[in-house]
Amino acid sequence: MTAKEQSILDAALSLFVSNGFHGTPTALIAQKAEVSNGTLFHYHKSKEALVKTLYTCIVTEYQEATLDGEQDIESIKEKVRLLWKQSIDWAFENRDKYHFILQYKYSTTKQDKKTDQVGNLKKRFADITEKGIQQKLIAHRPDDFIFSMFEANQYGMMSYLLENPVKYRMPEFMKQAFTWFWDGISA
Amino acid sequence: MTAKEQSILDAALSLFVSNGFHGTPTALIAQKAEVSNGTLFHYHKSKEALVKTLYTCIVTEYQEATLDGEQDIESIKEKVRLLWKQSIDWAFENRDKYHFILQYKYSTTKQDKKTDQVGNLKKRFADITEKGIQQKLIAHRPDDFIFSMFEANQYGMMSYLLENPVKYRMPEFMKQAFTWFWDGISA
DNA sequence: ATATTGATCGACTAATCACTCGACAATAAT
DNA sequence: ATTATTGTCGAGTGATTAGTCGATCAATAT
Repeated sequence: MTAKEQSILDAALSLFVSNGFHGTPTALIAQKAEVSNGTLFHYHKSKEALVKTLYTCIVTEYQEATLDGEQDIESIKEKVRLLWKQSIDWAFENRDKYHFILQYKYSTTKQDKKTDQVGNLKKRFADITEKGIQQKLIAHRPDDFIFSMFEANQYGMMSYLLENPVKYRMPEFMKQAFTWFWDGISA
Repeated sequence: MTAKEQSILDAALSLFVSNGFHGTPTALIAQKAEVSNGTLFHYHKSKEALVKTLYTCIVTEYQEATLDGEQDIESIKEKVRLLWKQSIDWAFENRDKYHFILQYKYSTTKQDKKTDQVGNLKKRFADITEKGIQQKLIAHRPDDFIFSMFEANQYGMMSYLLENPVKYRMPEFMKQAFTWFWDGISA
């Protein structure tokens, strides 16, 4: 990806988060990215395509950050702890991107088959969950229910942490928060 | 509220949920509401104002539905159960409205001091939580953290139930889901 | 009866915006 | 050296749209 290409995505993210998709003219994105109007459309065939590309990039980054290093861990509980921690860390350190994901999720662009980009994380999580259930560590529940609760927990944690950022730096608080989550899904 | 006024709000909700705020021209709202363009602006001084009014109406309805009858119950646990159930029931039965709330929450209309309409429910919930903590029923945690977890749980439940609507009609599943939530916040 | 008020209409406008296009530059391929 | 390809520009355009305006109409008050 060229520097200009990246610069367009950066500008778009920042403007989308503060003004919304439709509140952000492509001309403004180009301007902020220090690129001409035409260049923007050289890289993205439409505004819609730009939004989608941005979403895909961000979700991919999120999933990689969340899954990073999971393979190196044996214990199911520690795997879950890692995913839980990393998903919150990423969202906390990349608020704009996290905000954008939610914004996109609940936006509705005409007849858009929101490609379920979350598939990868969901799949790996399901594997872990299943193994956990076999080992009688995790309660016997549908994979996707547990995954919903995982996402919900991140959602709630973020909503709280953004109001009380200081708590993020309190290991005891964070540790306890995970314990709650784990107790919730464990057998 | 006159019939036309209501009709405008209904049309707006339906169109917003399927096309987004900015994807919905005011002219289309007026058309669907079977009202002239001028009439729409007679009732709402701007599109922005219309969106805000709609949001306020919906959040108020949500809170009233969720809080309904809470005063008549003594037990803290049963109060929480009622709120938990009613908040999910309402969201499940009013998907468009629930979707709109999230859509609005993560939309960003320029320099908009998102008036924290949730205040009422949050306040009553905090009262209950506090009493629960005193009675050693609920774990000793900040009010707003528990409330975040309450909202997060609803978020997760909805995300799961919308994919698996049949589960909503299984009392055992729903009962267990509440138990999970309660175990999570109880002492 | 008359006046006042508010509801309703829909054509109109001024502005905005997504996207195009043709030109030019830089780089790569032959 | 010549051609092809790709990147870059920004002025221009056609379509869209939020919001206005002046005109009726209905209802109520005086």
